[in-house]
Formats: sequence, C-alpha cells, structure tokens
Amino acid sequence: MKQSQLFTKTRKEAPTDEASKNAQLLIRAGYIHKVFAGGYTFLPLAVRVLDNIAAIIRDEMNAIGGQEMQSTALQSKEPWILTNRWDDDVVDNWFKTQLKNDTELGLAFTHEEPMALMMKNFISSYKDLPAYPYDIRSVFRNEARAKSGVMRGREFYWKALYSFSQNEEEHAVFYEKAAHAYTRIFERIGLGDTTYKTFASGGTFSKYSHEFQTICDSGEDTIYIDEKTGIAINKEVHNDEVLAELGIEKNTLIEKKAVEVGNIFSLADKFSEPIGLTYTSEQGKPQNVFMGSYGIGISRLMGVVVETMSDEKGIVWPEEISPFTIHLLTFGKNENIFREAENLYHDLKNAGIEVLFDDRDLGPGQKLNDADLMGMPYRVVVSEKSVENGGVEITKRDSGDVEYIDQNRVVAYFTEG
RNA sequence: CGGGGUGUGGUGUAACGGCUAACAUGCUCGUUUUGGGUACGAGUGACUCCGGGUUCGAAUCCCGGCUCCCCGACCA
Repeated sequence: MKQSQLFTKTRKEAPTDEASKNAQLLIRAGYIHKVFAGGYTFLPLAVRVLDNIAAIIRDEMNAIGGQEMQSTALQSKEPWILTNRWDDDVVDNWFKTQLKNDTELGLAFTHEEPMALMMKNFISSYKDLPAYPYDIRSVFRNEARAKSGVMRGREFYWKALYSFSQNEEEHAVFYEKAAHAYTRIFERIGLGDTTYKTFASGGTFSKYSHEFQTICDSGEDTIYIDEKTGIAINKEVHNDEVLAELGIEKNTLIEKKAVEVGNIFSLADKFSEPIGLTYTSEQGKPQNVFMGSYGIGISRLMGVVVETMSDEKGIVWPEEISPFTIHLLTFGKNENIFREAENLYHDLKNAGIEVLFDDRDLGPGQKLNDADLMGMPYRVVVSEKSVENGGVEITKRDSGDVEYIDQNRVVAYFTEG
C-alpha cells in the first residue's frame, strides 16, 4: 500500500504513560492506540501482524485436525454454574453484564464451559470422536493490574483449541501432536530459538500442563532450562521431586525470565462430567468425554516479538509476520526516479509481494527513520544514489546488509529467494 | 486488591502562591532543502484530570475522587 494513504503516523517520542518497550515502539510506529490500561486498538499495521500470526496458527491447527469456528464473546452463565466457575470468589477476573431483562451474561475469558455445552449437541457416540474445534478471537480478563503493554491486557486476541477425545490414550496422542504443532508455530513466527516447552503446574486438572515460554527480560515468569536436554521447568514446579522425576540435575539448570506465549492442558473430565458431556462407547456404555485445551496469545506474541527482536532504532519484524515484506522508499524531486519507484511498486505488488511504498513528500531522513522504526525486513530504496550504484538498494533490517541490484531483477530477487 | 509514584496544547517538557501558562515537536501556509527527523518566517493549538477547600490571588498548598505507570499479590 501507499504510505501516503495510511492514516496512522509515526512519532518521535513515546507517551510517558507507557513504560514497556513493546507499547512504546508499537505506539510510536503507529501499530496500536491505547484506549485504557490493558486495552489497545489494533491499527491497520498491527492487524496485518496479527493476521500473519493467526495464519500460521490456522495452518498448523488445521494440519492436526483442528476446525475453525467462531464462538460468542458474551456467554450464558448456565455451564459456568455447573462447573462452579461463575462466582467471582472462584474466578475473580470475570467481566459480567446483563440483558434488559436482567439475565446475567459473562464476557468470555475462555471457552471450556460453553464449548463443552455446545458439543453436547454434536457428540453422542464414540463415532463422533475425536473433535477439535478452535477459535481465534478476543477475550476479556478483568486483571487487577494490566501491565507490560500488549503482553498482559484486559482484552486480548488469542487462539483457543479444545480437544474432545474418547479416553486418555486417544487424548495423549493428540496432546503430543498439539505440542509439536506449537513448536512449529513458534519456529515459523521466528521465536524458535528462544521458546521452550516448559513443565508447569497442572492446576486442578492434572499433574502437569505444558507452557511455551519465550525468553524475555521483561517476562513475568521464571523458568529453569536444562540446556543438555532442552527441558525447561516453570518456577512453580521447580522442586526436588519434579527434578527427580524428569531426571534433571539441579545444578545444570539456568534461570531465565520468560513470557508464556502458549499452553496446553489435559482437562480429563473436569468439565465434561459436571456439564454432562458424555458419549456412548463401542460397548454401549456412557462415558465422559476426555477434554484438553490449547491456547496461544496472539496479541501477546506480537508484543514479545517487539520486546525481544527490536533494536535502538525500532522494530525488527521476522519476515513471516511482518505487515509488509518490503518498505519501498524513494528520495528527491526527480520525477523519473519517482516514476521508477512507482513502477517497481506495481511490479512487486503484481508479483504478490506485500510492499509499503513511502510515496510521501518528505526528506530522506524522515523516511529512513520511519522505515527503521516500522521494522519491515527489507528496505528497498530507489534514488539518484541507488541508480549510480547500479539500480536499487536493498537493505536487510536485521543485519543491515546492503546490496545494489538492477531494477529489473528486484522482483526475481524476492520471488526466487 | 495492598504499597509507591504520576497527571500542564496531539506528543515531550517548563513555569517562586503573583503579568496574557513558556519552550520544543506536531499540524497549516510560504520560501528552502532531498541519503539519516534541513533551515527560516507566519499561523494553529490548553476550562493546567475531576470536585471541594485555604488565600486578595492556585498549574503550584490542603482534602476527596479518578487516571495512568511501577513493585507485590493474583493469573482457567
């Protein structure tokens, strides 16, 4: 798209009411707008990032049998009463509201209960299992303290998949598949080297759950990493018993701050039992459905990437989730140069490459600074200088490596790798 | 939810209890400039978070509330 048409703008200074690096950079670069503590509007550039992350997640969820659906943000209280999770004393971060007739509703903070209730309509036989519906949407949590920009908001965008299986054996197979899918997702996003599958508390559901934790100085969690085995343990279950069980030496562990970017839970019949989600087995007997849930914080991931991959000049997006692959810049008043840049813009677009064309009438300093701040992986400059140097200048945002190539070879450069 | 801090044009800052709330940036117009936020000029833009109080006089002091940030607690 043409940058002159983009309604957002960059700014030199970050607002003083933001302390986190991710919020400061995302606001300065025009990705997000703060509405209240823990509530951010996702502007066009951010939507592109979130969509790119979601596309990777969809791809991997579909590959393991997931089926996307769209649940409601407003929830009826019935299933929550059944599982004893409606009371504010039990779950203190509910946002609640009501209909004109005083019927109480909850604003979704997760969907185990409504999903289990809904699946009663579709599951009655072992032939109906397994089933893996998933949902990509915003949810709401009335956090006592929102913090760290988009990394811990009161409204955030996530993916949640719920698995419905016949029994623990069937569940375990999918659980492992989901874990591998998660690993692939974080690799594709560009966080593969810094994200660890981590043993964590199973809560009231099971002995362990698994979290996916990305190393990040501003993270809320502390994890212990065993570099030899690649096993990581959340501080909450870091004790001698667990270490012995996992066969890990205490003194080889490295302590790191990290952010939970995803988690997978075995729920067993914790929800299916009280809600009455059962199926008839091959033997003709009623059985509780064995459930699992699998979350990934999409808007949080956007924050984690900014937090861990930016530099002093601005954001550095991994190519796979960047809003645009190329930031195309042109300098000067030379009309021929501008026309060449515009032609290149159309050629790239026609080749299916996402390109942001800075066609604004601004000095080179402003355009270069904006490009660094906004963080597209490739900066392509068409200018009198670039022509003198052989055509078009291509600079990689992460390494700063520069090369000049003939303008006619640019499309091939990006389509052929 | 406990503790600490904060609040002044869109943004970043300044202003002893005392003149028309100042500067930078942004934005508009003009000239200039085009490889790292170019320079100059003219404009535009503020119930100083809200409500009380003290005072001849409050952005400034006091009380209450709210907001946002930070630490902690919490986090299916």
